Amino acid sequence: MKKYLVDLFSKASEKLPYLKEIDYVLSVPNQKSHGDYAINAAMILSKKLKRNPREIATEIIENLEFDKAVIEKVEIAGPGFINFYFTSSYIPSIIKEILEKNEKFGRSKKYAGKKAMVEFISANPTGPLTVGHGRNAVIGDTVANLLEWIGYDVDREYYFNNAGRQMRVLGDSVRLRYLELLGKETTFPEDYYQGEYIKEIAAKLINEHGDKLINEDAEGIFKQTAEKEIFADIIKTMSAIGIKMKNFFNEHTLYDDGKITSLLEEFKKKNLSYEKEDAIWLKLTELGNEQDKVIVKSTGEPTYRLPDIAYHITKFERGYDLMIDLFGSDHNATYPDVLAGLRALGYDYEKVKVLIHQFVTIMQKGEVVKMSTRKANYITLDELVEEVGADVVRYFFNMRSITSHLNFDLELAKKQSDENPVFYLQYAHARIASILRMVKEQGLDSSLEHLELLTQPVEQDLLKKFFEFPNEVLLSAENYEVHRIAIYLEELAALFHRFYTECRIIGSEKNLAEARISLSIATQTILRNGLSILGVTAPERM
RNA sequence: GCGCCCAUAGCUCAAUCGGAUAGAGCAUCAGCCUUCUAAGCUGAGGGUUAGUGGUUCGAGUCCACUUGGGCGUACCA
Repeated sequence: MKKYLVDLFSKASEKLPYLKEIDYVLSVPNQKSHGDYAINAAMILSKKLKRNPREIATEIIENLEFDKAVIEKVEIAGPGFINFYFTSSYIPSIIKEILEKNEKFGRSKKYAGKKAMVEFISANPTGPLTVGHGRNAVIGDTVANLLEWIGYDVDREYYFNNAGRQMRVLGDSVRLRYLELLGKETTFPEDYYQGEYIKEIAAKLINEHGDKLINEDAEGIFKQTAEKEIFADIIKTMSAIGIKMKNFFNEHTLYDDGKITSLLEEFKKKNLSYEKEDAIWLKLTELGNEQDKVIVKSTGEPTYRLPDIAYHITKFERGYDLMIDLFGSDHNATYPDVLAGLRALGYDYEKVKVLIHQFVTIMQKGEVVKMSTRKANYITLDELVEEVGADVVRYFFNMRSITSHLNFDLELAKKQSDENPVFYLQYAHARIASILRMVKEQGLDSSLEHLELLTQPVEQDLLKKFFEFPNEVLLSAENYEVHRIAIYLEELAALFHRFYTECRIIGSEKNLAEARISLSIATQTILRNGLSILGVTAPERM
């Protein structure tokens, strides 16, 4: 429907050039009495042309060459909206398109040939993934799915750092637990990693090596084993919620390749850095940021900024047209430095899109749980998946705008898992599957012959909803708004449940029954496609 | 202090780049299964969109200020 109108208007703009000069919006009115689609062009033009909007609207309508078999009526309403009403015989034609495209319905080729990378999770291997990482993981994977749906060739990448102070402390934490388990006298510092998993790794080392390691230092086998074990755990957790990375990028390789050194020299050569108090500073103030920042400490070790910039350069070198970085809000101060660095070196930093999602607040027994890997005060993503299942976890993190703080009451999530909206969607899908099994036994089949019989209000509402799906996918993907899909699917499922209650298939006249079967299949197809974007399963039975 | 994000029904959240009468779920109340899955459907109650001012045909949405919250503001990542 929308496409039909867009074509109509672009044709009309040949005769009315002023239509080309404005960004009008075609939208579905939230009031049924305002038609199937409305356009605000006349109101926008009114200011520009200094004419009465209703008068302009009349002129526009006179120049629209529409087919009476498609559009039933056009009217001017309110302050100057033009409302379009489609014919009830045109609307069901969407079913043919859905059945034909099947699992491809909703996909587009708008960005075909472009390469995108989504970098997400990127947690250093110092402990298990927490619920906080879960939000990042799910959103990142879904954004990647969405980009694939609009034509991008997408890579998923995990960036990590297995060097530095954090990791030294990790290794030493394991070492101390190891000694402790062997009955040695030790004191375990408060700011070391307190989690149980450290003890498990230490126990594993005792199993394999007995007490032969008591004189090893923290940086060796302790750190390496810790990293290996923790990563294995992280990958297991990711796969439990259906996430598969194409690539794990180790920060350390940037040093080995000499990329850090050459970047440092380039900054120097371009006079973008200077030395002060034995450290090297980047002239960020000259690049428009608040203050200069250290890129190499007085100890000679780079800060995270240098490798981060070098890392992004590798993304450019790998030829991505779009680079998504997904961070939690605790990183919101770091990315402007990286972007400024890239800009200074002449990279098209607008290809880098930084998404910041707000935190997940965990409520337990009515209190906020402060999450900290160091203090072992966290709920792991694994525990969450075990409690409520992967589908609920994926849906939960996908159903809300990333800018909103997420309030997660654990008790409530467990208790109400049966009432979670994800079941509402899955139930609609399973219900259709069940209907299809049933009608088959009755010897009925789907048919496109008499779609014009779908005239009930709820049938028409459902059909109109179908039209919106491709555009909804496009908008969600271009704006990185995963939650729009969830909301759309809930509305679609609600319409189907209403249809199910009001209209029967078995027992209806044959032509009508077969048209309704087609309607059901089309609904099921969109539900399945939408759920697959969100990474949620579409069950045949519940 | 400064920067980013947020404030919408009792609770958790929506609201199509500024659109027409602000919507869902949960919770509460009242109904609907001898025929395709009741994890469903129908109806009711519930709102000064935190506050004040501004911009315009039109503001939950944009701007300014105020209040209240989250995250930052490192020679940690």
